[in-house]
Amino acid sequence: MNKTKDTTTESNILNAAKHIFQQKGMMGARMQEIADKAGINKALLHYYFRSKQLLFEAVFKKAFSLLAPQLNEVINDDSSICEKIKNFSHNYISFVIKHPYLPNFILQELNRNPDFVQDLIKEKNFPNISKFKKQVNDKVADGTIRNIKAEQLFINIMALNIFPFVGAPLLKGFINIGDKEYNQLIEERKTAVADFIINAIKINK
Amino acid sequence: MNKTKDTTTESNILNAAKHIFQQKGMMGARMQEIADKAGINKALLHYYFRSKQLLFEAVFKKAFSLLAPQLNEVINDDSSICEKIKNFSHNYISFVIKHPYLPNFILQELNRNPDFVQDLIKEKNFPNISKFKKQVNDKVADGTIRNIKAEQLFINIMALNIFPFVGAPLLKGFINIGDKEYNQLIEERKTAVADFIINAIKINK
DNA sequence: AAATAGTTTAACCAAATGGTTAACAAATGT
DNA sequence: ACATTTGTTAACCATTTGGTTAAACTATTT
Repeated sequence: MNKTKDTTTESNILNAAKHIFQQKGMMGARMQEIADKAGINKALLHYYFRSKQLLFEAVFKKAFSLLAPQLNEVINDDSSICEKIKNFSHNYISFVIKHPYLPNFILQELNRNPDFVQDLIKEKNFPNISKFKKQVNDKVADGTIRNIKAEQLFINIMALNIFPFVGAPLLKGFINIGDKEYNQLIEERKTAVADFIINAIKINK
Repeated sequence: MNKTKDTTTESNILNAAKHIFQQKGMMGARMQEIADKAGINKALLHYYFRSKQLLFEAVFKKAFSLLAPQLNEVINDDSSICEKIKNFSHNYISFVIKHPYLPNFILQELNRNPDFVQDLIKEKNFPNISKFKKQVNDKVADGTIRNIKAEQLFINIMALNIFPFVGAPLLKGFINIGDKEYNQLIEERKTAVADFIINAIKINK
């Protein structure tokens, strides 16, 4: 169990950069601020990662690679659709509670530069939903679940799991509650989301 | 029918600024670029709106005021919960198809500066969900709909309607489709979202 | 037509920013 | 011990950026 937390300069930089980039985005981040947070000279950033762009890409890909395999794993195992929905929702929400900036960071930067998705697709472990799609189509055909396009169901699953994090400030305002109460709502969603989805697709016998 | 499209300098600036800010965010936007897009000198931006911050706030509040009343209206009218969900989903998705950058812009900037929500709440027409909340609680109590917290249902409605826009680049990658097919999916969601939600909450008789 | 107020511009400025250089220190190999 | 590579820093540089100024141009008023 290697818990040495990596105190090398390079991982110091990556950690500092992760914080700053996730909080302020690529455009809002300042190299000096990252250097300060890492406790090093600004020139050293360029020594390890030639440019801001390259440092950003390193941070972004690392962040993305934390989320993507998780989705891939659940969506491509051999369990039933209901199990997949339950597992994914629980795992994902638990994970993102510990990394609350992650979804917003990724969505923001992909919106800023949508072409970057093409790069990501090439990486191994990029999620592929074809198995899930077939599974849904089969279950719709044999009448186990309601008639729904696999793509729409997939979008719904992602929306219900991810949006509460990226929309947090807005939702807190609308619902008129503070951080503590909102976190409680999120906690409940670990199971509530799957229940909601399953109710939506299952056929009433 | 006043369709004069407002060709005053001030609204020229606001329009140009809207495009640039929505595409690049507050930090990514450059005053020079906004001036160029508006076809004027950069100094004129400061003549009309003292600073970048103030210009940004003007754009942001205008953008927000396009979305908020819409939500408020539907959520606070006298129709049934199902009607509200149908109306809101259809109206919202139709509207955002015409302004696809809007949701991402607002979410991104609220995440960058969450305290700004407090400002927005003070504005009149800021959405208030208390009526919706009572309505849901009543229907749960009398057994018309499944047991669900009004807040969770509200989050789900928002998530299913908004996320497909802010998550578009990512979802296109996951589903592995192009813009055209994705827009088709969004189009279907004008009705599919409400169906999904209603199935999720209605009791099977 | 002269004065006044409002609008627009070119030129400028100070600060911030990403990036570079050259010197210095610490490890590493021989 | 010495040389060479690797890691680190202070000082510097060119460019960009938000913002200012003073002059010019254009209504509007008197």
